[in-house]
Amino acid sequence: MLQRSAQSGYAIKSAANTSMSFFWRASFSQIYPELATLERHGFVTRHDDPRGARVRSLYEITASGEAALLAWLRSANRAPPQFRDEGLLQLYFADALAPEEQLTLVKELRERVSIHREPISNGFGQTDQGDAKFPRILAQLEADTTAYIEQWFRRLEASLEDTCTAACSAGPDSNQKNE
Amino acid sequence: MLQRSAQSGYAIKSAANTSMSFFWRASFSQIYPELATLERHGFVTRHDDPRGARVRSLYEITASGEAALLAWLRSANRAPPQFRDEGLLQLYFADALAPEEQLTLVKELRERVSIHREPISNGFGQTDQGDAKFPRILAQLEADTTAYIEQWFRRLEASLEDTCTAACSAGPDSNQKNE
DNA sequence: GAGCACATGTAATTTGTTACATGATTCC
DNA sequence: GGAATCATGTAACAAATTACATGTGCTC
Repeated sequence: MLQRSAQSGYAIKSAANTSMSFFWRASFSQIYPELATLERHGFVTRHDDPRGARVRSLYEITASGEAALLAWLRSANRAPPQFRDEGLLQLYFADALAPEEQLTLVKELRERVSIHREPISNGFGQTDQGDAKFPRILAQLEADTTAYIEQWFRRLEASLEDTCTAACSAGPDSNQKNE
Repeated sequence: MLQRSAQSGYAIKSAANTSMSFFWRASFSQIYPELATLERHGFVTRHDDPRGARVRSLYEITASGEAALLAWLRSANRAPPQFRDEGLLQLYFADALAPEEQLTLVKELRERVSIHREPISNGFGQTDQGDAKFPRILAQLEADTTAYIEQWFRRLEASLEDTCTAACSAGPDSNQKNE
């Protein structure tokens, strides 16, 4: 993120809260120690840039930091994606619930997805919005998958409302597969 | 899981490895201590059920355990879903790469999704497969979303291959939104 | 002058992974 | 006989969250 513009730890956290939160999260207690570590390793430099009496540290990426960033971008040694969702875990065991309660759960999970579909900002200033292409692509991926899942849940809801005759137990989307 | 059938810690891990891995993961070092804790709290009972000389502990859910399970299934106090994907994080910063490298990354990420689309088993025995409806629904959700994301990446790949003229920078799916 | 956003960190705790250990059974 | 699967745990480590602490600047 420092490669795009020099920033404070607070600004990094703000960006992580908004544009990146779909696929990566970070807290202050991760960011500040990490910036200190990066500085020790020479990947970033820090200098004071107070706003009035309020202290502020601006960090900038170094040449060695840029090299490390590019090496990471090119490496295929990624950690496998992790997805963890207590709501889906509940749904997995929803056979133990009465049909009305099952429907309530599905409705709640669907609404939760809609709430997640808020206006997306890219976490950088207006000036950076134009030249960075991939943050916008990722925002689109989030919007599209979220919309898809919402529709999926809508169909599941409808199929559960039909008190489930013989054919409807395999999930709502099985009849419109793309192959 | 014990509510569906009495099981060993190992069997729970096997199920978690397959059918549930899309939205929840657990390791032996979480499962075994947790079973002990549940037993201390009276939610499950343990009895020895060796296979030959090989020791095995079978756990069964108690009435109090069933009550706790139902209370959890009905509670809306779920932890917010967490998604963490180093691949998407790389893509987010892919503006720093050359166009050919960007395309390579997108290809790798798309292929990774396909690999994930393996035949799905529900993690329970054949006998339980029939009566449990929601595990099948969740498996369908996984298959459908995975297929959707794969197609999304395919379109992104195509749009990046077109050397990106003016209009193609907002993501490949923006022209077929559902609203 | 109240409330919110900006700003920075540490400490404690919780959670999760990886490595370490061991051994029996079953199937090819 | 060898490999894969079944089976159970502990210890060490790594990662992440939550709580704790503090204070300024800006806007309504």
